[in-house]
Amino acid sequence: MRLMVSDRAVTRGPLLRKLQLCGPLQEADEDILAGIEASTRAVPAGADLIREGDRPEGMIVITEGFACRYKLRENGARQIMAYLIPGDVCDLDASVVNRMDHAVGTLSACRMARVAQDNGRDLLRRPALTQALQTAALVDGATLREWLVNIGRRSAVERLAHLFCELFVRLSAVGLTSENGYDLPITQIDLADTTGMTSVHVNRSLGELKRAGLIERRGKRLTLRDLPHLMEVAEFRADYLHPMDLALA
Amino acid sequence: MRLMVSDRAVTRGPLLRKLQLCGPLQEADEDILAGIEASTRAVPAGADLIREGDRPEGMIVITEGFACRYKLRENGARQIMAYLIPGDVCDLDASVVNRMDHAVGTLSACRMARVAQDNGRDLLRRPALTQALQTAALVDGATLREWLVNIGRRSAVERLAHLFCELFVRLSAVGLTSENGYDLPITQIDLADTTGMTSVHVNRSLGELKRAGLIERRGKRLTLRDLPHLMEVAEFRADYLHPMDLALA
DNA sequence: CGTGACTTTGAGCAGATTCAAGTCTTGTGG
DNA sequence: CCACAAGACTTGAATCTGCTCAAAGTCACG
Repeated sequence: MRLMVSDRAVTRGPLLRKLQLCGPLQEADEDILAGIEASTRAVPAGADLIREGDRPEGMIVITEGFACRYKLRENGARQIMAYLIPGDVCDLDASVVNRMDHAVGTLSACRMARVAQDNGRDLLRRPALTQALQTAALVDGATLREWLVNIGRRSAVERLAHLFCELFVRLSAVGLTSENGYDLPITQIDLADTTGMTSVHVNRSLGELKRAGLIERRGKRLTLRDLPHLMEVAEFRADYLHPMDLALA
Repeated sequence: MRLMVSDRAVTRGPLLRKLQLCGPLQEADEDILAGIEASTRAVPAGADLIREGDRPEGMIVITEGFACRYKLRENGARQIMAYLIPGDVCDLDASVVNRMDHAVGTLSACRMARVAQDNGRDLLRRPALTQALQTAALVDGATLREWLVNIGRRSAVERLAHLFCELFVRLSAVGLTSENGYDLPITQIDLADTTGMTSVHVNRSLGELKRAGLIERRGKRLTLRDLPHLMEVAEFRADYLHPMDLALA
């Protein structure tokens, strides 16, 4: 029995980990989630999962890699509006939405599971799951608001610092950080389209953070050399990311 | 009978008007909404309705004036994250949220109704109302995403143009526009905190729009002198604001 | 080991900010 | 109904942050 629990813990995927933080689940709920994560498919980097104007079908769960919500302007400029990282659920609203006002695409190679419309409805028939998903959506909304502040009222360096802090917290929640760092499998162009800057300026600002001894990047690995100081620079307060703090249990 | 219907139409307030656009309501639903709007109280400009960190109680409906969601940085910089205009409902999530991650305050003198927690739950017991409120929340989310694009990827002039187009559509929906214009009872400082700029730069950019013959402002009244051209400048597509388009009926 | 995508760096420029002063509005009390 | 005060708007000049354009360097992958 002990072993089984331990076994469960070891193999639990990001979706399960994340939703457990969003509310208390029953064992049956957890089995459902584990089932969803069991069958994933690979998607290459730079692929669109949903295009603007589509009618979404069912719900998508990311289990590996980075995806994003984004919009394009006519001149080709892109604004990324959210990162979808392992454990994140996309388009829970599928059942209500007629037409996507934005696209969803991968930033790196990903693994994902699709939950068909009907199975999705089954999920929503389980109160604890519904509650957890709703809480997760609440956190997504709070994150979007924080991004608006980030772009609207912070300097280039501060924006990057804030983003890196946010990702550290989010990735920690699903066990994807180690030793003050994590894999950030995206380009400086992606960072630019996230923070409303140019890739050139992202490059210089990253240089500043590096020279200040706050971060280090080798390959895809990002190390936060001085997290407390980085958080101070970014004026980062993690409250908005904590489901149990934000939402009632 | 005809007269009654007409009477109903004449006196219907912004809340009712807005939610009717968000989904088909029964007569009983409409009576409930009309009841909510019947007793409002006045709030002066610059007052906080909800403070960051508060546990929200019930739900707020704006019936007159402009309010907003906002956050402050430690240095005093403010970022406005949403406008609440007549008919808008604030903190529908009240029943789930433990702690507000942002504040809500008035930009102009307002009239508003508060719906207590319990009465709010009564609302949610009516499926058509729940559905309409959910659709309204969906539009709010889409609007927030559009604002991120606005600040992240549009120039100063484009940002203002886009905001003015958005407000024209939203105010039209509740009958608050006339002759290509509307009352915009907020300061250039508020516009700056909305668009991520300085009030000085807002002033100069407004001048540009005025010189281009696109807008005119006298007192609180804003006139859109050439809406088609303004929409073109802003690359404005109203899709994201149309509930019936965005959400399934 | 070559090719394409990404990163890095430089130089010049443009958009936006800051600071500051002056003007206009608006609301209030006398 | 006027005068005043406070806040909001306008404008100029100097500065700075971030952008554009361009070229060279690096890395990963076939």
